[in-house]
Amino acid sequence: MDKKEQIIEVATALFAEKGFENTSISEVCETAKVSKGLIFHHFKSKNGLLREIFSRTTDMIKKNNLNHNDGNAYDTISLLLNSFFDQLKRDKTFLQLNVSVISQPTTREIIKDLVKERADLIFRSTKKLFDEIDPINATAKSYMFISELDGIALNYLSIFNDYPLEEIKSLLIKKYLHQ
Amino acid sequence: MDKKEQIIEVATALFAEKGFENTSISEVCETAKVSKGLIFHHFKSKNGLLREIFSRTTDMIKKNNLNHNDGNAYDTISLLLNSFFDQLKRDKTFLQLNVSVISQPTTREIIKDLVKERADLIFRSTKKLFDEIDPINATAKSYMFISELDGIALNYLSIFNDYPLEEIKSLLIKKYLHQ
Amino acid sequence: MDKKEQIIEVATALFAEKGFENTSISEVCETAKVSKGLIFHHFKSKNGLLREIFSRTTDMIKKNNLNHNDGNAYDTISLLLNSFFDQLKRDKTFLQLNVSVISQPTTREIIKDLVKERADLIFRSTKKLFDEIDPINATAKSYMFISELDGIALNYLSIFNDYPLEEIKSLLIKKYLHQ
Amino acid sequence: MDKKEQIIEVATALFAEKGFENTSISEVCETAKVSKGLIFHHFKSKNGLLREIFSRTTDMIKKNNLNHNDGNAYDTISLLLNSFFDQLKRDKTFLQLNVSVISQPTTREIIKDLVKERADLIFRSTKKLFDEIDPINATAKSYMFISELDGIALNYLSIFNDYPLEEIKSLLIKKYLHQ
DNA sequence: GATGAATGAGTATTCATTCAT
DNA sequence: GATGAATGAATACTCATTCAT
Repeated sequence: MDKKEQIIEVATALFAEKGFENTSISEVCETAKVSKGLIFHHFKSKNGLLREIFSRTTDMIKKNNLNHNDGNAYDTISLLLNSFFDQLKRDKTFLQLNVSVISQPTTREIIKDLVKERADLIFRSTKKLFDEIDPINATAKSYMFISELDGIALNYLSIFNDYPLEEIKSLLIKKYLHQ
Repeated sequence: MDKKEQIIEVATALFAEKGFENTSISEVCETAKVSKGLIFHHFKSKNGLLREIFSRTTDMIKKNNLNHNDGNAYDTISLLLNSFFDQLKRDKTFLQLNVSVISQPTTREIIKDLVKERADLIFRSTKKLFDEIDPINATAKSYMFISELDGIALNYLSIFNDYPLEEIKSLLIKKYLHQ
Repeated sequence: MDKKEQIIEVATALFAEKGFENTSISEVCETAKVSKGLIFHHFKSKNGLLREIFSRTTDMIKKNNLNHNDGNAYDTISLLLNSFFDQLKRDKTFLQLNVSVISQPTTREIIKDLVKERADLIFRSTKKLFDEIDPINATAKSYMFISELDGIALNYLSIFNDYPLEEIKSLLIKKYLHQ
Repeated sequence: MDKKEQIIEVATALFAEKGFENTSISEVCETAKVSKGLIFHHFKSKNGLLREIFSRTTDMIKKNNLNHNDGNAYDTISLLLNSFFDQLKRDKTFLQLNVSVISQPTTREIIKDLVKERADLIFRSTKKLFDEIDPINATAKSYMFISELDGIALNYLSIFNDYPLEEIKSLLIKKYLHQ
């Protein structure tokens, strides 16, 4: 019954489904069954709501994907790849929201600093893994690894209807785990 | 002096810079110095204008990137990689337009069929190359190759401010040309 | 000071005077001294506003014309004819609005169901009167009675400049009350 | 292949179906397969086109309904009633166009003079009939007769879905021919 | 915290009309 | 007679935001 959480939940779903720019505050209100005023009371502006959602997603990424500190690098990469491909199949629209918000100039501007924060976070924890495996070229390899995952997500979610996710996963596992 | 071309040129620039949804027809008119009516006379709707622009970009891709039929597969990949990284540095906002239009649900819906057409085109010509090199797993490898390029573009254009493009290029060249 | 009522009042007057299709929302706003948004906040669309107005008119007809349950049929018809001809002289433009809205295909479509509801209402209460007088052919006679009144309204309001309303009224009284 | 006639034919059908205000010149052009310029070449304006159509309808009424000069008054009324009810069933949308154009303030203004001309014409030829039958009250009776027919048309075309046209016709025949 | 009436600038789109060819 | 590119004013409608309650 926490109305603030309810707003965030509904807004996330709607932004994901229809895009940020094409979801009106009115629609969020009707779906979440709250008044217009309340949204501005809690988030100050529509942009504020987006920022809150984006921040929370970063928090979730932290919790889910970057906490595998215990095992060695190979085990961690293995876990990471598995959770990545799992989420890809599970949270399609939600991930699409992240891509679209980041790639569109206007929305990107709104969350600029949050994007940088998240990107740094992801880069650093990836770099740690590759440093452990082989310090030579670890920076470029880390960027390459992140790019590969993002590219896979983009192609799977927005471009191809028959993207062979399983085969791609095998390819990646072979590449990073069976050298 | 062809006003239709002028509209397309201006609209492409504005859509790229500010995003499709955040560019108003009025703005296109003022910049292109034509009347509002003329846009609808030529393109029927704002969506129609986007479709025309997207189509033309596909045509350009055809002409520029997929015409290297003469040499062997390795030469072609080499040319392709070079032209890809060149364009990435040159046409930043323009490529960003393509990513954002494809990844946002609303705009994606408008050009759904054109995305599929372009994706098929790119996949087929990539697959031809990989088939020539090694028919085993050529399909998955093709998808992987395309995903890598798209991921690089996405990371370079929208996520990292200090993306090491040259090192990534070297990595790719090593991977695909010096096996 | 109730702005919603104010909008309805102004819109009714303007629609009557210039026709629904030729009255712009802007004009209604300026005249009623409210913002554009408020009309859509209250009525959802220009069509919604028309429907509200049409509905209210039906309510008014109910109250004014169909409440003569007490006397016998002849008394009721007498009252009804008197109030009909009175209103015809008093509310010219307002009645014209009703005729024009009903007879034009586009506006008619908007209020289709409300027209049927009103027509049924008027028919049933007319039929009750004619049934009381003489059940033979009461249905056809009721339709004829209604048609006569509507035809008189149409001719008086929109066709003839010198329509002899008083003589017509005498003719009707003679026909229906002095048989 | 006379393009002017083709325009008139198409415009009449479209105006009847969708109303004058809701039919755009563009639509007339596309349907009639002529250019925009040609309509303005022939009719000077959209209003001019409406006037031409209205005029021609008056001409048609003259030819069809008012030429029964030969028989006596009763025969003429009989013919007139028959042709009226026939047309009512045949040319529904076309007659609706006439009612809607006359009853809506804006369109009425455009053809004001033509409406008067037609109304006078119809009144005079009706009056001639009633004068022949009984000069007392012939004026009011003529207006009443015209009002009855118009009211029947209005109710049949725009108000009731189950208007009993045949019974109404019988009622009228009994009233005017079997006194 | 919570409501919803009210605003006003902004949006895509329509449309009668003109005019050079 | 005939075309269709071009105009610009007008239209219904949207929407983030404010504010009194």
